[in-house]
Amino acid sequence: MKSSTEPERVVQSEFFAGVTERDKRLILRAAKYRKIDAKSVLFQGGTTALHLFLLCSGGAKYYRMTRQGGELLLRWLVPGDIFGIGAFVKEPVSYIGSAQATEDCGFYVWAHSTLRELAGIHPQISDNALRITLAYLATFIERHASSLTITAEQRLAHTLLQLGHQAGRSHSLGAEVAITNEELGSLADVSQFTTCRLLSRWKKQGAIAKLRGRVIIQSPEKLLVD
Amino acid sequence: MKSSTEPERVVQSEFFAGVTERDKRLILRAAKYRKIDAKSVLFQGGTTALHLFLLCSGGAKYYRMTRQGGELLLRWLVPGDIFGIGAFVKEPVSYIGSAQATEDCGFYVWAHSTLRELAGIHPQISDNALRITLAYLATFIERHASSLTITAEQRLAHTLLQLGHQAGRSHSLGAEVAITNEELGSLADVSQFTTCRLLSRWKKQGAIAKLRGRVIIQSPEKLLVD
DNA sequence: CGCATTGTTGACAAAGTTCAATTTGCGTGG
DNA sequence: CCACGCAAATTGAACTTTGTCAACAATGCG
Repeated sequence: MKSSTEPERVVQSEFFAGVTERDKRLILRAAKYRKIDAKSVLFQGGTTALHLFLLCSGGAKYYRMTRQGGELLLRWLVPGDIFGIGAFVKEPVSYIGSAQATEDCGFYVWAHSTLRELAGIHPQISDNALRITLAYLATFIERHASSLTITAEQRLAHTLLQLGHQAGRSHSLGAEVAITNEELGSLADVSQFTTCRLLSRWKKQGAIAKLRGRVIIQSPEKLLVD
Repeated sequence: MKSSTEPERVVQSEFFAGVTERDKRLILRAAKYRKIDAKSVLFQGGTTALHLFLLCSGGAKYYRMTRQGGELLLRWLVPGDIFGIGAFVKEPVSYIGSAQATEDCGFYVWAHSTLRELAGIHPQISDNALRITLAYLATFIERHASSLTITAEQRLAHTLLQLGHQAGRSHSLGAEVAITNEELGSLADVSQFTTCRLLSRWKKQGAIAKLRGRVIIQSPEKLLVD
């Protein structure tokens, strides 16, 4: 398990791929640094994307409301992730989803106009934005395909393992992920009830440990069923 | 129903949004024009994206193979659509899916290196590529959400109506879409059997007419159930 | 300590999928 | 031009994985 620190994840962000250290500093200096509390909403889906965000510390969820009032999680944001990519284009489009902090967060923000200037000077970041968006698209297509072809159990296991990699904090017993059953289930497209049942079984088998609002992955190999 | 001709759809492509007529011509001149027969495969998903395509005439499908050997349709490509957007980034990534002509096609192709030069000269097309990719992402997220929240019938109706708009050819009885039940079902995430049953019902109700390999939408309003 | 949030469990329902068997339509080649 | 053969469409019946609902328990924050 590669356990990089949060500041490391920021400078190693895909957003800065191929950018010199000097330019990174210039780009970051053009941003504003902000802190928000857990549960704060950064923006609502459907509103105009006027800002690009780079998460530095903490965690957030990217989600959409369903017609029935539930929330469908689109992505579990971790330090180094950018979101609000719609702010990159000349005529801003809408945010696709809403973003809400799941923990206290620190992040950089660029306003649309600032970003356009930067993109003119450092075309590489435009390139990176497109590459990241394509990766988001590929991830989502994979997720959709999974929901049609594999079982709830396989999906949940994959999702949990991936979260362990991305968002896992090192812990004496394994990788700890701060997420509720319901959120985890939503990310895997599994109901909270099925999620609960599967987690219980894995706990009984010693693969994971459960605390309220967090999962500790003890034996990842026990989750691989493929 | 806006029934634009195929050449119109090409020059009005989102890919050229905000580009002067003069520059459009320069960009198109840098491409090669190619023709292929129905059923030809343009590229396979997973291979390196070395070319960007702009469909001019005919039709194609963008799809992924599932582990079980079926094909999951990702998008029904129509004249004016670009695909192979991975060829836009500096270090090319993989095609997310495969593309296959469903009819005889004409299209423009740009090689990666050519495209990079053009993007340097006309930054607007990079911007357009990002905007289009974001739109693809939004569409896909919407589709995924639909598959979790609305019924097969509603999904199929939406998909069919949208296809009528995008890919509908004017016909004495209504808009004609050249697609099989199985393909239509795959686009809506509905099995071919359910698709067949729903289409039969709609036919009985006079909403559509069916021919082998094509659907004619006679009364779109009869499909709106919301 | 109290209360909201999160988690747990069982019984039940149902929308679609799957499978198998046919039928129909259409291009093609003799 | 007709007959052949494949691809597409049809239909019925049985099945099954998950989701839904309701009621309750436990956790931990303030």
